[in-house]
Amino acid sequence: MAYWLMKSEPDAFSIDDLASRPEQTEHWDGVRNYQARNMMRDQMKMGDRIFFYHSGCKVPAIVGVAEVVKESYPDFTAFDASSKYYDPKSTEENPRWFMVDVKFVEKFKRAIPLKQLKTMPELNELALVKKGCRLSIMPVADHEWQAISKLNQ
DNA sequence: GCCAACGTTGGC
DNA sequence: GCCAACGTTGGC
Repeated sequence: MAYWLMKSEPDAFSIDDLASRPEQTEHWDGVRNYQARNMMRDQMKMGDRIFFYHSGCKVPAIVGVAEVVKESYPDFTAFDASSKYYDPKSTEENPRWFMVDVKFVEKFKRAIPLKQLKTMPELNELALVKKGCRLSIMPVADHEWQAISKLNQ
């Protein structure tokens, strides 16, 4: 089983939104970055665990955990001309963008702010804390997952 | 709201 | 295939 971190702007889609969805499950649409797409399409597997991260907000933070419940399939919002994620270069015959379904697992009692993550030597190699990291989906190493999970006790 | 960092686009 | 211009991300 692998570990991941996925960013979302809480104004657009927060962990509370995920928790209140039917089956507490939602498709992760709108990824329009090739690196992030490749990870979703090629590497994310059923049961993989995901840190849910809130970005672009007052206190950027890891706020909880989700899991992969459906492996990659075409992101249909790319086919929809009325969607803000519409991409005419992605077609049903030859889809360019993919998504997975994720299910709510838990919300942390206390969110773990980016500021705190940056102080942890165990996380020096985590892409999230590196300068200028704009990846919206990134792998999390086992030891990084454990170190962060410990803060939720 | 600012701005640095980065990805993408497109001219050459 | 290089690189300048541009758009976007995301922390602050």
